[in-house]
Amino acid sequence: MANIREIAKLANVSVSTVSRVLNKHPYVAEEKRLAVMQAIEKLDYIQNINAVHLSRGKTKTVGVMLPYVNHPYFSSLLEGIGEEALKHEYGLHLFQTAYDPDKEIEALAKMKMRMVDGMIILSRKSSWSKMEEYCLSMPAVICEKLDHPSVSAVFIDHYKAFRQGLDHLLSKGYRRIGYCIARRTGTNSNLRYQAFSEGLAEQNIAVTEDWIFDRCLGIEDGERVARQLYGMAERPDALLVSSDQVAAGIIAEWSKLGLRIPGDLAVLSFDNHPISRALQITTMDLPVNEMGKTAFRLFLERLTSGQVKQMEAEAALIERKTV
Amino acid sequence: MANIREIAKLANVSVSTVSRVLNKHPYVAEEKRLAVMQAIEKLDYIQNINAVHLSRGKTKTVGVMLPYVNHPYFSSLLEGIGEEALKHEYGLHLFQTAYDPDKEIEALAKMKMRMVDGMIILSRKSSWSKMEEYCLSMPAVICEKLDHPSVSAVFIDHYKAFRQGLDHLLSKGYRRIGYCIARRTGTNSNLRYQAFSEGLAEQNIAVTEDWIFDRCLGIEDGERVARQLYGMAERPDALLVSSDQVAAGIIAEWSKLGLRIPGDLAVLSFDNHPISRALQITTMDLPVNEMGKTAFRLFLERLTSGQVKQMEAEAALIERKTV
DNA sequence: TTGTATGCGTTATCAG
DNA sequence: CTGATAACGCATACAA
Repeated sequence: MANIREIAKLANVSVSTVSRVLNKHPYVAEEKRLAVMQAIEKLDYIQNINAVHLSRGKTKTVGVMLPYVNHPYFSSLLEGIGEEALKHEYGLHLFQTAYDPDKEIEALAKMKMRMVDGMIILSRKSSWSKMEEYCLSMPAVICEKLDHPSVSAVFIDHYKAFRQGLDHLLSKGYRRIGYCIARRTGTNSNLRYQAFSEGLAEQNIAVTEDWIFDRCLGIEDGERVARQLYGMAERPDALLVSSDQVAAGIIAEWSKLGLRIPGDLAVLSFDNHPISRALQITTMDLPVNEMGKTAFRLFLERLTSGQVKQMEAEAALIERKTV
Repeated sequence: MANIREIAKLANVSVSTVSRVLNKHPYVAEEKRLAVMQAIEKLDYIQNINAVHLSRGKTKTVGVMLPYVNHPYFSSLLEGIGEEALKHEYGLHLFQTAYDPDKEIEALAKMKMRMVDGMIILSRKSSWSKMEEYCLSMPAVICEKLDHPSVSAVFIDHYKAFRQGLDHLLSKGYRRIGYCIARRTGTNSNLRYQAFSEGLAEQNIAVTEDWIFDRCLGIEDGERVARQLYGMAERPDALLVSSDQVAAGIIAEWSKLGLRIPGDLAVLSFDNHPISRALQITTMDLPVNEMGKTAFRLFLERLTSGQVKQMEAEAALIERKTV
């Protein structure tokens, strides 16, 4: 494997000159540039990027920490980040954690070894206190409402969004309301519970804990919920569902059971992914791809100008046929 | 930023000793090991992974080239690769290309700079002749039926799978058959066309080019196809659809138009993603997550023992209600 | 079991 | 415009 020194020798110039043509510096004689190019060609020279990283002290790479990639919410976010990163000639290093706190910390530790120039955290399970030291060691962007003076964030206000969904159900006359969510814990989950209970309280309605379903991630979880619901003596008349996928599962299974939507059960979900339009699901639009792009831009801004920003992305109700 | 030398000085040992404890070598006195650990603690030392990469000549990272991540087929594949990579303590560097040949070549070039120890190619647009030199420069795995003596592969035999789907439609009496596919070109697309035309030829049925729809990737494309179909004077009575997502879009739109499945149109798709079960779509199961895991294992095997393997993954018909 | 010296392949500074 | 040389931070062969 030829290196810069051999190129220099063959081209009869110094290594600095070779480095200069490699990096397209100005001020190098056309004649020498050509000689270098020829030597590169002749020796099949390929730059060793690891040496560049070491020498420069940066990698032009951003690390992305996320639980799963096989989920429309995360893959849309990731797609947005990827598009923007590519545009700015940044690489993408993936850290998939499956919400395992140990893996999360391992990922953060790897990144701290200068493997990346900064990080974007899509979702997490670990407590912020355990993560903080890592997030402060480099530019960090997080996709949740985290109010920290040196961590940028782009987020949906899930209190507001959930409340908006709930209020829509209430305005349509539904009173026996439950919801489906991915996890019990986590910033966003807490916010949603709060929105839910406060919204009901204002109407003097008590929360029915049995109508709160967790571990709802994909279509199959929706199917499970529908069957659970079916077996209940006291059923809700409406459900907020934190993901279109889950809503699709509920609706599919529900109609197999011979029940009607929204007659027997109204469903309002979140994401506005294509599946919700296909199935005519009333949903809250979440601009996820755009959030991904914003996340990358925030990272870049933080890296180059040091600026920290918190940006809220707006959710919007899309009325269709399930409420 | 403390480095190994400062640690050595503070701990009163040599840099080699520090390196040894860092790498958990045997044969280092417990006493010195402790001294080193303390120094590390005291100076907040973090290893610089880029220096390690340069020195070792490898990165414990695999590069994954793919067009999109926001698509169940690719994200499942990616998820499988990620799980297996994590298990073997390998990192994952993503190269998203959007099927742009220039970006594909750029990605391959980056990888060749020793950014990764090997690559896994999920799908591509570039011709093999343009990619070959890169794929031979390091262990490479490709997810298609590519018969090359030094490139490992894991693939569905799309000729066989498509043919199996087609034969099922034929056996059920359908004769006016069309299909939906992502792209016109590419190894897999060609294989499918071949399976399609040969399968029909055996029954003395001519191919109707108007019933072949390309650029079908997501639900929205399925909706588009359904509307196109609706406006046709001569309609097919059955459709092979290369992705469950697209099938879901077709079925959703089709029923909005007041037509029946399979009465007015039979649909047989591919993937067996959760959406197909929810909508009771007859589909060919493709073990995509498992293929991802296999892809990583093949990469590792190639890296450590030099072995090249071609592995076929089997598709299987899942009969439900749309045929 | 430990230390010395050298290599890994670039970039960057500074003098010319 | 060009070249010599010192970083960058770590791993490792070899000697002790």
